[in-house]
Amino acid sequence: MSFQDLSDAVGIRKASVHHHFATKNDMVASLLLRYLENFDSAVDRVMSSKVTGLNKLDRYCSLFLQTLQSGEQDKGCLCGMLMVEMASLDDSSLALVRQFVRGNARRIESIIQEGVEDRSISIRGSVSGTARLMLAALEGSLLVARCEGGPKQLADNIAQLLTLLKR
Amino acid sequence: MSFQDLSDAVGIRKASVHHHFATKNDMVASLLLRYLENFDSAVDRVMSSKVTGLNKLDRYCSLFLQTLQSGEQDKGCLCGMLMVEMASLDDSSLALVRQFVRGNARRIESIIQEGVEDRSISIRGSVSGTARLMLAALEGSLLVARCEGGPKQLADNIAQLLTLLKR
DNA sequence: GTCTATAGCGCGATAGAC
DNA sequence: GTCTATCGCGCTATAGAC
Repeated sequence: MSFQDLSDAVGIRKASVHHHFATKNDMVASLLLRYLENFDSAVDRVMSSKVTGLNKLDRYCSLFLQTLQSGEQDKGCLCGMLMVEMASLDDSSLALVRQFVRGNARRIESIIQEGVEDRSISIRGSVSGTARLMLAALEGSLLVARCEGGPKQLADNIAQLLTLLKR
Repeated sequence: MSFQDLSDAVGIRKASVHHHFATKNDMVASLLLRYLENFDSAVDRVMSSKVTGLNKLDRYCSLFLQTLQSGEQDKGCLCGMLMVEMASLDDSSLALVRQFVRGNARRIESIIQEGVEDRSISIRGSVSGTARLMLAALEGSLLVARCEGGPKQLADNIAQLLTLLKR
């Protein structure tokens, strides 16, 4: 994503984009902030639904599937993509990516905990370890599916992942 | 990775690099080819060891841990990194990345199958589905660990992953 | 096989008019 | 807030001498 890309997308000149985002990092950080807000509120909706923990986890996973299926071409998780370019990321953007990781790990943890309590989920090992693995598996599955297998592959991976946690 | 980077690394001028790799894609494809060869022979060594399937799987996972720990700074899986930049990859490089995915999925499948037969591994769902999830989880764990948690986090994720498959 | 030199491009960023 | 114009940089790639 370059200033030119955004310029083309919104129909104003490249230099005009700098009025809204002074530097590239401002642009990336703003994009990240919006991404995190949107994702967080989607997770909020999942977590406030009145279903079992396992079903919530399923819905949470579907957010990743929706990401891949939305837009005209294969879209990835913004944070997953930026993790690769970590070395060339500014501190503020890096902090937001880390916030995504920590925040989602914690929220998956809550969902799993719920599932353990309502007996829809049974885990091996710790709740937090399972949650962190879950997040990594989702990010990895999205990454791999984008280059081999597509949405169907991602859906299969999610189903397999949930199978491992089903009571 | 640019021609300049390689130039600096090997101590010849940037233009001279073009004598060895005519285009950028040649360079990336050659790098990929060598990476695949090295990784494949490392996997060969794992698969020919005389241990249980679960232990082989553990050793296979350690290859990813070694990747992260080798070199002076956090190194990722070359294929995992390139998956993000898929859109700007040439056909020949893309084919190699896909080959990595398919090949490793198949080899993990063999290991798991062995583990099922020697009763060191117990799976839920299909062997191939479990294998593909495993690969994605490893790629994702490496990706996430590089930006949050480091080698320890990756080791934890691997341990958790193996716990799910232990008999 | 390595070198100097340079072409050509896209990028991030700035200046200044409107 | 958008525009034109331009700077400076790093990149891929090529030409041609040694």
